[in-house]
Amino acid sequence: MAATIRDVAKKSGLSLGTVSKYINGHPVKETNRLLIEQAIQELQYKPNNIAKGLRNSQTFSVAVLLPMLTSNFCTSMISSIESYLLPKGYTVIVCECHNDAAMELQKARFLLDRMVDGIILIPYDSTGKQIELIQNNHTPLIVVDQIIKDHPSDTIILDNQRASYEPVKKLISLGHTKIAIITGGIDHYTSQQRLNGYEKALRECHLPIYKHYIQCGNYSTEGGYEAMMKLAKLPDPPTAVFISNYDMEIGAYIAINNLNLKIPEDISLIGFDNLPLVNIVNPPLSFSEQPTDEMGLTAAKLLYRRMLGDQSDYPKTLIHAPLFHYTDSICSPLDKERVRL
Amino acid sequence: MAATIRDVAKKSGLSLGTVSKYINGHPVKETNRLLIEQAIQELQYKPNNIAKGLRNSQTFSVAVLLPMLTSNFCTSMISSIESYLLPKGYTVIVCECHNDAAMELQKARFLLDRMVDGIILIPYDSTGKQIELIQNNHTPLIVVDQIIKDHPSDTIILDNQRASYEPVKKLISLGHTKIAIITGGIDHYTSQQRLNGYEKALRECHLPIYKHYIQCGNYSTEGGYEAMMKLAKLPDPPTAVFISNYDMEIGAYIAINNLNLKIPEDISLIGFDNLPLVNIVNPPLSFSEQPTDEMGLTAAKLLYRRMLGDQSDYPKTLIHAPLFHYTDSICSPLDKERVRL
DNA sequence: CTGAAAGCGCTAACAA
DNA sequence: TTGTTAGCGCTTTCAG
Repeated sequence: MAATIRDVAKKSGLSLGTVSKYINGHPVKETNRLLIEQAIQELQYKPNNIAKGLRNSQTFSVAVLLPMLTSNFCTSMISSIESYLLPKGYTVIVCECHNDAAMELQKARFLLDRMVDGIILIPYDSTGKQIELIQNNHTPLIVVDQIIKDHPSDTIILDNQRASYEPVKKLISLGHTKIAIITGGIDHYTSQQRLNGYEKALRECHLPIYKHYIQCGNYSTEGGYEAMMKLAKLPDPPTAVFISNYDMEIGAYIAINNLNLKIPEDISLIGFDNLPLVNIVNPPLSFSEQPTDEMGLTAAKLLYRRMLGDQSDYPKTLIHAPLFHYTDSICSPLDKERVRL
Repeated sequence: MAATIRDVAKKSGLSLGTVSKYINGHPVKETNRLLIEQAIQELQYKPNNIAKGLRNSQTFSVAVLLPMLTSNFCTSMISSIESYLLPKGYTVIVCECHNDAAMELQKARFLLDRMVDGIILIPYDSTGKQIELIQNNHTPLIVVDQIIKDHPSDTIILDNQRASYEPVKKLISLGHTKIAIITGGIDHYTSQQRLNGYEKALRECHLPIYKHYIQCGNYSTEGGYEAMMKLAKLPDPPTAVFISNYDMEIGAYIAINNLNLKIPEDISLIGFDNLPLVNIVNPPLSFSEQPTDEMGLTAAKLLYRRMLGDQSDYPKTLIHAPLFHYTDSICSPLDKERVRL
């Protein structure tokens, strides 16, 4: 079938070893180099990765272990990792744990048995059992999206706190005092951080933090809808809302429409992530942007370095800055009074 | 490091070959079986897939080659394929061609060089070059979502024509005569089929087919928004619209809201796919449902059979039936007149 | 710089 | 049934 290194050796009149050396970048006499290159050309020789892997115990594959493929963050992550690593000869395996800690651990084990060369983990379980398992196996690991307590590792995250702190500050600077937040699950790392940023901003400005202005939308569209409904029906509804992810933002937007509220006159809105909805609606929505592609790329690059054996600065934590886009979806709450007069 | 089959042989006092046979399901004397099982247990032996692969030239990996990870159809596909194939020991590789035919071909070549055991293809290029390449290499292949002309292969598709035909019939039966459709790209297989179904339904009922009632939204949220805007601003706007995918449906829904039109009084709406939006809005939206999970599972099962060497009924085409959900997002156009009187 | 040879972990053909 | 042995395609000593 396919030509082997042996065929190349035969055709070029050299030995197996010499050809192998050439292929692996070791110096070879100029004339021989040409001979080998010609043979490879003629035979259409392609090195067999399986055999190579058996010798070097590597598989030229990396895995992305993640909670759910339905999340935009996860797919965007995979996409940039694949773009970077495939040209380097790596295959990207996707492994979904379906928001189940036991399955996450089991799949981590599976991947280690399959001897993947590296793992990029978007953790579900925050106790860090998966991390221990992988680290005990000495497989290069990059953790993305969360910091897992007591489990140091190379980590890529967003500055989640700033991602909400800045927008809330912005709302306050416009004169808002009744600012609500729609958060993800209370036990979720990013959700917590984004809530922290919200509270920090209010506290800094000596504004009270009201329980009823903090609604959990579980990072889902349905949850965002329900949360917005509750906020709007409060006796003293907020004049501005920050929403901690895109899915909830869609839900909240639909809720606002159904209630016939106007953005920004009735309610100022700042959401999360730069996805289709925010730009097509009128007015376009303000949002904090998580540079997911860049984060994926950073993760892939760091993993690549680790797989090559470069352990410098381990464990390294890279914190990406959010970007902010402010549009006519926010305005001073006074505007409304003016309109009414 | 990890125990090898050799260690198991030593520990159980048997030969390499015997242990190998046991592992591969060949008969072994009962007492020896116990010996081997115990040794495996004690040594925590796990077969090395790389070595196995080198012998059998297989990699225990399958690839999903697809246009874009941002499509819900694609991720849902991957998800069900992974669920079925991972427990069987296969790893699922994802490979994105970014809507680029040349890249699709190049990545197909990469996957073949990496000797994946099978490929599930959601085609981008409809000329079928990728298919030829893969078939010439004798790698098991399942094509999903499209039928590529002159390139017979195992194929899993939705009955796309029926997915639009039935809803349009339904609208006609309610009394609508001004029915529009928002389609994907004109050269796209599923888009074309769904358009066919629309036209067939109208034709059967002797209703005219108007060019201006057929708007292309390119399967994107933005496109759906624009298309709906155009339809609404027509001198004689449609009383009902069928939308051929979910992303465009979100866009169209936002457009309808921005125009202050009411569903279903001003416009009856039937969309596509069972995703969050359709159920949270008020009224919930009617839609054709593509059973993506089931299609993914069917694809994975068929691929598995092919990889095991079962070639029965090749090439097999499996056509999945759409499901229909009708809600209060549609009503008779007469209702509107009544309201106005 | 080159060639010969050993061996990565496993399977399969063959002989016993 | 079981054990022996020859490789799958490649890398890497080690002599030359």
